[in-house]
Amino acid sequence: MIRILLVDDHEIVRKGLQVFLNLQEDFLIIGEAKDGQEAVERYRQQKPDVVLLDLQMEPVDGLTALRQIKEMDEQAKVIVLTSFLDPTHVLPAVESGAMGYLVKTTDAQAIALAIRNVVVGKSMFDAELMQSMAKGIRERADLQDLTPRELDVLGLLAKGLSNQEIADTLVIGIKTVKTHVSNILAKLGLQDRTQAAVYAIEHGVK
Amino acid sequence: MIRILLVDDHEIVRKGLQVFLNLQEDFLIIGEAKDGQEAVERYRQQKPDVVLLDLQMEPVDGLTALRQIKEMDEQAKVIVLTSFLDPTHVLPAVESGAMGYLVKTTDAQAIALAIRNVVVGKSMFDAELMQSMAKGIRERADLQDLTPRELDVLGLLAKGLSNQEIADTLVIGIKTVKTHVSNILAKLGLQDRTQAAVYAIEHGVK
DNA sequence: GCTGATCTCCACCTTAAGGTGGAGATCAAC
DNA sequence: GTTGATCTCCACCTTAAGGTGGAGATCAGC
Repeated sequence: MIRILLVDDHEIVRKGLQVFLNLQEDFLIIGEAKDGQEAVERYRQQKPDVVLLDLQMEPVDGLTALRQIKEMDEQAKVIVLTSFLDPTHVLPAVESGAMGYLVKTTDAQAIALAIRNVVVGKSMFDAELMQSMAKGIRERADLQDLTPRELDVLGLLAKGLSNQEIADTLVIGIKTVKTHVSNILAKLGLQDRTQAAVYAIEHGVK
Repeated sequence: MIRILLVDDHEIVRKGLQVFLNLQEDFLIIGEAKDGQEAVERYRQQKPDVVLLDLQMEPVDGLTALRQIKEMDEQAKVIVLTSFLDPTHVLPAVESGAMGYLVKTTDAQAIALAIRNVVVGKSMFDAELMQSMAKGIRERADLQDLTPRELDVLGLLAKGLSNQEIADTLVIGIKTVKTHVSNILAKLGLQDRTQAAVYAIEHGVK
């Protein structure tokens, strides 16, 4: 039997998964959790074979839970099951050790298949996902060209601050800020700060 | 019997709702749909008493479906059941005639209650929702101060276009664009175009 | 010790942005 | 027919933004 832990903040989704997965003879739902903290506790207590994990939860989100579970048990097999297909959400999850990543529109058969694969050590990633990944990695590469300080500046810029305000916030000179902004624009291949702000928001720079 | 149509692009969610709602003796699920177009067709064929409608769907979204259903049947009783709590999604739904608006974290009992209320003509809105509405209406008011043309300009501005590029796109003079931008900033109480871009993105201006 | 990356700051310059204060045209509403 | 809103355009001005081409300091890695 494959022992499964369900983690999702929507009761409806948990019940839906229950019904579906229980139809499989070799699956056993051993627990449910409705946020990240609960998920980590249940994992510790019950050591499931697989965790189906949503990302968007309150107060502790799925990514945090994933990292804590992995810290506790290097071998933990976690499948992320979420609505977000964008690289901003996918990449951190994969980097944190998710063995699978499925979107919620996936049908039940595919979810069952993913669970069986992950249990025997094979990763399972959504097909659509792979397409968006190529683009995502490329865009991500641009962001990684930025130095920590440039990311600071970009984050403030994306909140609508002027160069002077950024300088005051970071306690540096406005000339320095201008240098950083120029470098950011050059590295990202953008023309002005408005484009940089749009870029930053779309890529989740904080 | 209360005859119900379920509309959600997630098979899991539909099954979860099925299980839950079927436990209620006076409920009957008469159909499912996985996008807006299907929803409208099923509504036409089956005339359910209540529609439980998700917003985020491909290719035809829930809002479009809601409007088409309302056009077809003024008396249609539709409950929006979604993950989005922000005014950007809520207000258009309410304006389009949704009789209820629930977030997916709502437990099954509350959903059942909402369905019963809506059937007899009482609106049901999420409690959390009401709190965010006050703020939402205020922010929305700002956006509604903008003329259609100003919204055009704001949308392009939020894509990172310069005044000259906006002028070329709209086939007007750059002076005119500057006038519009100045008016936008004044109406929204912002200092510069970068803040306007951030504002536009956060408020879903397209 | 040297090299490369990073962070800081500077001067000089050009240009885009934005404020102020207009004006004419259109069009719907009263 | 007048009024108000909207869209269009203009001149004039100030300032913020951004490019170019520097420079010194620090620090990690070889």
